[in-house]
Amino acid sequence: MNLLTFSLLGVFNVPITIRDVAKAAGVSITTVSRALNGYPDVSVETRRKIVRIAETLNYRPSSVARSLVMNRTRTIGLLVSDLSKGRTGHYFMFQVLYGLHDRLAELGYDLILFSTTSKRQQQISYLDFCTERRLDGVCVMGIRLDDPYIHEVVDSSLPSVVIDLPLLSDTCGYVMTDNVYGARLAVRHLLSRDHKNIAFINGHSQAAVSRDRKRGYEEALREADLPVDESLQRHADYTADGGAKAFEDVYKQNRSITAAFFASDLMALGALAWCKTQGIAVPDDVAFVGFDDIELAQFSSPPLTTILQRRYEMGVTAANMVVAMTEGTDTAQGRMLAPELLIRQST
Amino acid sequence: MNLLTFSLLGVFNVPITIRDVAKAAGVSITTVSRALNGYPDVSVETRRKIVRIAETLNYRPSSVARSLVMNRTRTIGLLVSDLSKGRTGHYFMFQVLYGLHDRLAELGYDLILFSTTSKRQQQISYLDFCTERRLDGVCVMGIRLDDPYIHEVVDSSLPSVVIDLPLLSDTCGYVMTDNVYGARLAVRHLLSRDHKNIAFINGHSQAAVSRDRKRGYEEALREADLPVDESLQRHADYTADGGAKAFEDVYKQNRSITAAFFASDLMALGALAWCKTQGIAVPDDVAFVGFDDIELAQFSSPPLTTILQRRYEMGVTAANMVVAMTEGTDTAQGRMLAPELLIRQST
DNA sequence: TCTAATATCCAAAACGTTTTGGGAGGAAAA
DNA sequence: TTTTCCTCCCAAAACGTTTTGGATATTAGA
Repeated sequence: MNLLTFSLLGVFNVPITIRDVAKAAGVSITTVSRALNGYPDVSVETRRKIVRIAETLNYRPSSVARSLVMNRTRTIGLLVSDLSKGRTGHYFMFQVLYGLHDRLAELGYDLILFSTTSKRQQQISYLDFCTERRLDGVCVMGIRLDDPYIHEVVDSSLPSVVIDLPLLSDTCGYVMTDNVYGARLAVRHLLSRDHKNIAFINGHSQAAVSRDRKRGYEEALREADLPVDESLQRHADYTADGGAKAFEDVYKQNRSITAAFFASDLMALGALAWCKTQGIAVPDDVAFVGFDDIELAQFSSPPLTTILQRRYEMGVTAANMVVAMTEGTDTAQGRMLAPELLIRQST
Repeated sequence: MNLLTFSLLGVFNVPITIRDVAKAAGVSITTVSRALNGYPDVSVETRRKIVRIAETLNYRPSSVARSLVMNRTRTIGLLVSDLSKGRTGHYFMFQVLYGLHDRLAELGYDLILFSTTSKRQQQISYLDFCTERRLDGVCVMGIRLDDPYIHEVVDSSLPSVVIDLPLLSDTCGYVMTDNVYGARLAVRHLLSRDHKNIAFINGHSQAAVSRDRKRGYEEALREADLPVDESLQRHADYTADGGAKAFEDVYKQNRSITAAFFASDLMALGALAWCKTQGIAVPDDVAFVGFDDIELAQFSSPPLTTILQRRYEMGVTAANMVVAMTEGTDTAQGRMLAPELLIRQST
């Protein structure tokens, strides 16, 4: 009997079920379930016997059966918007993902990935995907302000947390860096170095973070009673290439600038490379401040002054929030994480 | 009735079941199932009616119930080994992840993430996780040769694909770049530029890719009848910092070197930054070749000559392989992807 | 007209759990 | 002695699907 079971497992890969354990222990499946789940109405010896047998049979309860009956999957979806855009944003997203996954695992939840760009998601909406998989909650990352489906998630009764977009409802919280403050930190730092003509290379305008960073940039200038000159600002796309092109443009149009604030390190590093080719010295001719603190920022030459975003903690916070909402221990809320100025040699 | 259903859905978030559809259409749940799944034994009018009602009720079949009865989840696990190590490897892993996810979605599979370092995985083994979730297959990435649990996955009957580690069994395939060839390309290129003393900064020795790249480096030297000098080789950890330190060491010990081959772009970029601080000119004093072609490689100064790895395609290939094994349409096999030499200005 | 074939449908079982609502037996309380 | 109360256990229902094995009309063939 035992031999049969084992050989079945080995050859046909049929997993051991609770029934097998019950049979081997000579008890009902009810008792096995209650014994393994720590209910008090099981005698000590019975419980020990069941646990031992479950271990020797290597019994693993099917989470899919459990999900069905308990009506919750202990699974959180991560909706990544521009997973397919390929290159940009990885530096940011990977660490958020890591924090999110780490904390979710700690809380006993699994993470399932889906993106807006995959062929499947173009036929079935985000929300439909979530209900089909009976997800307990969802985190959204990299979404744009003009995404047509974003409100479907926000308005649904499924607990959700949006990263880098301040959307708040009964069932939808958010977590983001205080980008206004971060941009102010950057520009104030440049002002303290006596720069007056400060260019701003922003990311694409359909990101909430872009708007906030622009606001911070302008507020810092106004604080110092300096004019806000739109001709010193450019929109790029958060890529190194785009940053280089945008900086080239603003620099050629306006030779009086002595500093530039970039809405991402990647764009700053791209511009830095361009400066090298043109013989423009950083920070002597023009000072650079980036945003994000990606790993390579400290290894550029000169090392890049930048605004640190706590990416890992954003993920952890998102995990905590979505689980709290799922379990009903807390309501939806927005959370701002403080950025930090890292002064290196590009200023 | 319809109104009641809708309000229940809205307020209590109780998903519509097949029973609701059946009741609304006045047929049995069997017929609903068969109608929606395209079986032929449903009349045209009945099918149309059912489809219409399913749509208006916004019915989404529960994939967990379906998984239970069909005994397959259409879910693939991605086991990432050093997700928690934080920084290194993202540049590589994110794109593999993207290719994997993209192709899996196309094939109708979902991707669930788990890592060896999360607290949960330290109590329950990889394989136990897979059987609990009843995964149909698993891909493994970033694992080290000395990982104690790797054979648990390889030897199990669960279809698996390992990335960057040539492990082959009945149920375990692999996909990797031809690292030996890639390293040979790199070193041959340096040799063609008349370099004779070529340093090699490798990653940690417990990665299969490190061993292969070392082999390619040495083979290329032997091809050119040059001696293999162990004192020109160093092991680092694939980080920018480690690359810089290792290069500093080998350079100071051996001033005669005129070129260096790095087992990753990140290490090369770290060393490049160190060279700047020391006034060492690249490529005039020493030529650099990296490995990977991460985005920033083209934006360093000078832009980095490197070996391109087809990361996205590795993910796509892994997806194809694991699904083929899962569905029994193909057996386990190993696949090597060809790398490519990108000549830029660091050589 | 009767039979055979076909088209259309359905009841019930099954998947592997958890949970509900007891039941049996023994000990304590009356 | 009877009643009450634990302690320990279990049968059955439920979760939402798919699939099996017919059943019932309807149509075609004889």
